[in-house]
Parts: sequence; structure tokens; C-alpha cells
Amino acid sequence: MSKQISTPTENSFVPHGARMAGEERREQILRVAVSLFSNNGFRGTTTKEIAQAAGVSEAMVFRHFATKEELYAAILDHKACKGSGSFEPEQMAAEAIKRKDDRGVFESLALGALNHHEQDPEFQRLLLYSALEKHKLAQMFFDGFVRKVYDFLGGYIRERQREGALLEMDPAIVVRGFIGMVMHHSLNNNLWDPKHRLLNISNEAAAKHFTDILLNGIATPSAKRSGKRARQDSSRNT
Amino acid sequence: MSKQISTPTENSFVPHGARMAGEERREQILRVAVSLFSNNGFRGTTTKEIAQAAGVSEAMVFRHFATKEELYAAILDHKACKGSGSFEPEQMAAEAIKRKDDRGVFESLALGALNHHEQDPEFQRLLLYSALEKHKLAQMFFDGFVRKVYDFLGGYIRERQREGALLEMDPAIVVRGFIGMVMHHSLNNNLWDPKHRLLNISNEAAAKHFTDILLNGIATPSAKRSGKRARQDSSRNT
DNA sequence: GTCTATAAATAGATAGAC
DNA sequence: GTCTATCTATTTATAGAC
Repeated sequence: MSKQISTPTENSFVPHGARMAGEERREQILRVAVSLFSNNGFRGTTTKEIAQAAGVSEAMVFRHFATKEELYAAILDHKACKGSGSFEPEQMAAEAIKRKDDRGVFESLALGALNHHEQDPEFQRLLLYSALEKHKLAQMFFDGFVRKVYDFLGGYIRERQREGALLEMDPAIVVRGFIGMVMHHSLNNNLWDPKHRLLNISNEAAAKHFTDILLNGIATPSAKRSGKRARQDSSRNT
Repeated sequence: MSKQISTPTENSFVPHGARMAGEERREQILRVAVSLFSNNGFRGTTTKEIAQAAGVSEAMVFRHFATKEELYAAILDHKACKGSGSFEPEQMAAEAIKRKDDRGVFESLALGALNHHEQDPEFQRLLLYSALEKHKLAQMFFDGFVRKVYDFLGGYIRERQREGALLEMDPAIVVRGFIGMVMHHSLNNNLWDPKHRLLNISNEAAAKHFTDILLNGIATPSAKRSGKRARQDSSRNT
């Protein structure tokens, strides 16, 4: 509330990369803005609210960020970088990939994503808002980070298909399905409070069960043998 | 643009349920408002925009709807009813359920949902916006319609588990996973234009493949036999 | 019914004192 | 650096003429 940790003695000789005294204030504004934007979206958040939440005047906000749009862009940029920074799929599943442990690969990725979204719920809301509001940075994030995930995970799946461990099927569809299970679950956890949830399980359990479904499916072995008939029955509209 | 199909001759004796002359105008306002709200959200849409898009003055909008909030609520209500009206899962999969055709059940539900969201993209955007913006009607829709789907589909899964056709596993998790695949795919189709999509397949193909994954998984039979080992390897963090 | 005009409140952004 | 005061444009909503 009342932090005045400034370094006025060195104000005269600040090198090009040195942090200004107001750097702290800037980050404080960013923090509260993240919270407000993620809760109310871009248009649902006023600069006055941001200023009040940060405990400064509105003019201060515009001193650090020329426009509201610039502030929002700074946040999305920061979050997108942090998002692809603190959550590196390739790195996260590196071990399991070397061991060709399919379960380990998918389970660790799912758990990583679920935990990431749980500890930083603002991230998903921010991204969804910006996607709905058609902000450029949302498009950039998806074109960048998401595409990387598809390429990376799709590549692993393709490799395992060649080795005969996974069924032949467009890897992109598999990735879409798996990410769908995980992201949709995260979204539900983030949008609805625990009291209203239709499903309340730990991230570990969710990651495990989604991986179970992806790799093994839910049909029993006996049902699978007799399943071919039903399949023919229902393929009238193909 | 210039429809004046009114019935002024009967204006004097309107029964309690009769439609006013301005009923048409009201629905026109509703239509353009749906489009604008779904594109820009509640706070991102101005009453002036709505009036201009409807080709009337702003005062006319407020004649039909006392407040902007009331207009928004009317839209969500209408859409939610239409959503649970034109898309009745139990009815849609009724045949397949009677035949105990698991593939048919999941595939028809997935295809129904995908087609529904494709022919009415505004619906999903509207719902997402209202969920993010924490409007009451979004909560009501999820507490009502979505819960019904979970109960209905979860019930079917439980029944098939008792019959030995499906593996023992919390039905809610299965429903969450399957709905996740389908909804996440729909959302991707709705948020990104075709040029930027990472996956471009027909709804029929998507429904089929998601059902394949759900029932059979993606592991080959041989991999499943040797899969138990890998499972033990990766269960260090359980 | 539909419009013009406008009220009342709020938005983003700036000027200038300290 | 931070504030108060203010400006301008926009937004919701209403009044009253036709």
C-alpha cells in the first residue's frame, strides 16, 4: 500500500538498462491491471478502476502506459511470454519422450497444463477474452505457442505410429482431442466455483484419467471385439 | 431493410396474447443485437451500434427494452432456450441408445453438437462471453442444460459399465473428456478463421475420430500389452 | 411508432501545480 | 513522481415533437 522504496541518489546517472525508480510502480500497475482485465475483459475494465486498485491517480497510469490499449498489450505480451516460458512442453516431457513412455508423455503434459492454469487462472481468462475480442496478440499466441505444441506433440505421435505403438490416425486430431480434454477441464475449473462443479478431482487424477482415455479408450476388450458390428451399423452417414 | 408489414386495422382489439405491430421491429432489434453482442460482448457493444445496425433510432431500442441489460438477458434467455430446444441430446441419440450402440451414441451427440455450433456460431461466443462476464443466465444455462447432459450421458455410461461393455471409470470424467474434445474443437473452429486453423476436417470426420479415441484409444493392441510396464515407470508422482 | 434533441453519467486522456 | 482539476468524447437513458 505504502511502498516508497526509491533510489533518488542515483537518479542522475542511470545507464541505458538501469531500472527507474518508478519501475516498481509500473509493475504494480501491471499486476492489478492483469487481475482486472482477466476478470472483466478489455472493455469491461476502466483506467479509473486500475488506478484505484493500484492506489495511484489515473494520471499515473497514463504516465507509464500511453494508452489503455498499450497497457493491455503489455499484459498480453508478458503473459504470453510467461506462458510459453514457464510452461515448456518439450522440456516438460523430455524424459518420458526419451524413454518412449507414451503414458508419461501425455500425463506429464496434461498435469503441467492443469497445474499451470490452476496456479495462474488469470492466464486462461485473459487469453479467452482476447481471443473473443479478436486482439492481435491472442492470434499471435495461438499462431506461435499453440502451433508449436501441435508440431511437437504431433511429431512425437507420428514417430510412435511409425514404430507401431500408436494407431494410424491424423496426429493433429489426436492432439486436438487430448488438448480439448485438458483445456476444457481447466476452463470449467476456472469459470465455475468449486460449489457448482460437475466434476471435482485433483489435477493428478484428471491427467491420469484423460491419458487413460486417450491411450486405451473406455471400451472393454470384449466390447471391442464385438464392436465392429455396431460400427458398421452406425456408419450410414459417412 | 424496409419492411412495414403491420396490421394497424386490429390495433384496437388486441387480446392478451396477440402480437403488437412493433413485434417485428422488436425481433429485428434482437437479431442484430445477438450478432453484435456475440461479436463484442456485453460491454463491448453500445446501444447506438445496435440501433444503427437495426436501422432505427436509439430511442426505439429503449422503447422495446427498458435497459441494455434487459436486452442482453432476453437474448441469452432466447438463445439458451433455443440451445436446449433445437439440440436435445436425449432425443438425438435415442435410437442408438436403444440399440446399445455406443459408437452411435457418442458419434451422433458429437456430430449434433458440432453441427449446431457451426450453423449458429454466435451461440458459443455469446455463452463464453457471458460466462467470462459472470452473467447469471450463463450460470443458469450451465447449471441446467449442461448438468442434464452430464446426468443423461453419465447414466448411459454407468449402465453400459454394469453390462461390462465399458471400463469402470467415473462417468463424469468420461463425459468431461468427450465433451472437452468436441467443445474445444468447436471453439477452435469458431474463434479462428479457416486460413489459420491447425486442423481442418468435416464435422463428420471429427465426430467419428473423437468417438474412435474415446472408445478405443490410440494405442495399438500390442502396445497395450506392453504398456503396463511403462505405466509403472511413470507413476512416480501419484 | 418513430424521430430529434438532450440530459446525466462515465469513459479515456491531458495540463499543470507541487 | 504524484496529485488535482479538467477536457473531450462516448454511453446509457429520457423528453417531447411529429
